Amino acid sequence: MPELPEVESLRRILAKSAAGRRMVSATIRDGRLRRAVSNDLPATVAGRAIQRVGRRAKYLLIELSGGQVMIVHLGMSGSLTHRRDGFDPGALDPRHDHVEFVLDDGSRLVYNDPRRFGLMKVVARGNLDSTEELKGLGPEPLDNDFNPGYLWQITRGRTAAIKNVLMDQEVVAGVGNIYASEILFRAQVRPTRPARKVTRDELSRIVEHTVQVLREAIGRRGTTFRSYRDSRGQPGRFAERLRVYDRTGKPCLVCGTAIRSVVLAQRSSFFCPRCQK
DNA sequence: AAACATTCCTGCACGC
DNA sequence: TGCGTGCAGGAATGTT
Repeated sequence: MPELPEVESLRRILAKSAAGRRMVSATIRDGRLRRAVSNDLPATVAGRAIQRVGRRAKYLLIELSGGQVMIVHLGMSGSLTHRRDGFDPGALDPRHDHVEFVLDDGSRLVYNDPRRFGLMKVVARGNLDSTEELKGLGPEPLDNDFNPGYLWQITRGRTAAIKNVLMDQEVVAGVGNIYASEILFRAQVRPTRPARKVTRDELSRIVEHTVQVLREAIGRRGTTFRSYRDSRGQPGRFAERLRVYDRTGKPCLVCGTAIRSVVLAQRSSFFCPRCQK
């Protein structure tokens, strides 16, 4: 899924395969994403070189020559694939190839998004941090400023379930539904616990396992739950490492107790009633 | 056919 | 009262 590990995997692949290339042209086939893709986008990016590929939270940042940055968000179901002759789009439906960029070596960068919850826009590099999508984001979970002291301070006085707080992009940027369940299982904290009641020790474990889970997921190029594909068209291999997500009724891999599910903020959440307090 | 990986917006409740 | 914040719910949409 397009949570942080998926976007980071995409960033790493594109940093190798697309950085240094020049965009020859861009075509918008269907620009009706969460917000419509600007009709100016093709003209803005045409002729510019891809200098670097960055990431902030779940946003991919394609840095272009001329001081422009193209921001790409994959929403629920988006993918960006780098295709050359012989590329097999696999499970991707060509009907949802909405935007296409042709690079100077003849390869193509194709944005595919069946549900069209994604986002694609170009901003000046100097305005990046103050742009609408990025300005309110909390610290990166893999940076040092996401630490137990910070999380302690943030959670005091908050009555919402700890899982919802962990998924709040203003608290920490990039943890989505699947990884939140996995992190809390490893930290042995129930997703339903009011954030203010989570102890210092538990918050330390949550930070520790956030880093561990995200690192491991990045190493396996993300999780494929249904249809996610990386930029080479391959599914992510973290799915086989999931310990609670989508395992309702199945035995806990630690203690054998049946995994339970509960809906929090309209998102399905999974936990072991014995291992998680 | 009910569920769903994403974010954004609204409106209510509460506290100062 | 008025303001800010926290929180829940709903919406956007197409696929399986």
